Amino acid sequence: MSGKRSLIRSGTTVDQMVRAIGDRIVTGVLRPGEKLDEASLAARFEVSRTPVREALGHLSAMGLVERRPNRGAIVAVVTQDHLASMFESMAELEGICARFSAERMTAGERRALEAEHQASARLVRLSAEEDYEHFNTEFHSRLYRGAHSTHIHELTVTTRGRLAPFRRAQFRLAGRLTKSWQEHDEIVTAILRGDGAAAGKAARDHVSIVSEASSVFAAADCKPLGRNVA
Amino acid sequence: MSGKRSLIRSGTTVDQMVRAIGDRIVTGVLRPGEKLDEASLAARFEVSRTPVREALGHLSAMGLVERRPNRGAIVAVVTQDHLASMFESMAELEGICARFSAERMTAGERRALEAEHQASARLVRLSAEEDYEHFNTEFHSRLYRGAHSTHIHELTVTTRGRLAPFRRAQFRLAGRLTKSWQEHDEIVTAILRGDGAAAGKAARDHVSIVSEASSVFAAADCKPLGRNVA
DNA sequence: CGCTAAGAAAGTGTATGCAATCTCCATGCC
DNA sequence: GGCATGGAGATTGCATACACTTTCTTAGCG
Repeated sequence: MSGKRSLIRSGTTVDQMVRAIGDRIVTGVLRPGEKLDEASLAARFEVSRTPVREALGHLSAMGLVERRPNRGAIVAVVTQDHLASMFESMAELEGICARFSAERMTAGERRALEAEHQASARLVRLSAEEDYEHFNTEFHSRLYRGAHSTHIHELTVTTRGRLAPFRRAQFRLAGRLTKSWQEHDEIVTAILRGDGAAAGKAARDHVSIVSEASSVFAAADCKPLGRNVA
Repeated sequence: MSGKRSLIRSGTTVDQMVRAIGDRIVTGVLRPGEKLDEASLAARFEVSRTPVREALGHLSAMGLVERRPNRGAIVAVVTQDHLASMFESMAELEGICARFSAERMTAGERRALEAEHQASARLVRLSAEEDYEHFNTEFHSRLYRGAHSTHIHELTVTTRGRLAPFRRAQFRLAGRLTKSWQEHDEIVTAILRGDGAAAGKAARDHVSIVSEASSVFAAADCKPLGRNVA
């Protein structure tokens, strides 16, 4: 799109760069290991190198790109091991959030969680994948907030964001919605019981299953990913 | 430029700025909420605004400063709640690392952990606080590495770094060394037994205790944070 | 023919200048 | 007298220019 950049307007130029480059990375337009030339990117988006540099800094902090001093930046190479490690962390973090939620959620939060969860059963029956995905995000967010721990919340949201590119295929799997709901149900039940240990375990298992599905996808998707890194 | 900056040499200018400004924040020279003027900082360190800006970006990603678009940066305000939340996260993360270590450490890693731990007993007897602090860092690093999970390792190291400013006083407390060693001993024993649950609990408790000591200090230190340090 | 080394090209890191935005204060109006 | 509005100063955001580092090429030597 060689058009002027008023089309992408919103926020500062740096934010636009972060989103633009970040999107290209997570969608696979820019492949792992690919060199990110500041001048080229600047020309590509019709801005100067300054905001590009800053954006690369942000992306580096987000773990999407790697920066070597004086040697430029490349799209972060996520090995199968590291990906597994991230899912593992995610499972643990979700487990912690669920456990804390079971112990700390207010009555109102519990009510809302239960209500939303029950409402989502309808989406499952309708196989409304889009809507369920949206609900799913909100469901997990409730768990993160319910933990009443700002830092755990941060860690979890960040990790979840970093995993986003590798989750997009999970709902393609047949029967995923029903299974997901059942797992949610187990978590909710445990939380309402105030059983932290059970909630934690259920949440960990929930992520683990998603992880397996996604890993398969990632493996199939990443392999042909060109000549690994040259 | 007047004076040459070969005096501060080491790494890139940005890294120096990150360290310099970061140090001033964690040592209290720059107080929470204080405005961080780019021009002033640049003048203060005799560099241009560019590396200062980039450094502020890094520090923002590290959570040490907050940045408002077009409105400058301020030293991050860490509330007592958020601090507690960070320690809580740290306890959980350490717990996970210890649990995984118990389950995954290689024979060599276990040997090394045990050996170093036993060696550190000498430092306790000598009350060699400096040396023990150094060993302590290494001890925990072993646990993080022993978890064999790169992302957990990352999360843990990052969180530990963010907490660093609030831990400095912990060893001033009398008898802290002996207590620390005993807690380490419990963790090591559990790991060598391969008892993940026990190792995790011991590690969580270990951090919790440090947390209480540090929180007390933080509370006492932050309030009157007048012009000490200057 | 292979290896070392010097130089050129490319690219990152830093400095400076300009434009846009925000803050604050003063002036005018209600 | 209080509040809104406009403008000047200050500060951030972006662009451009320069310096230093790395790397690839090529010429010279063993």
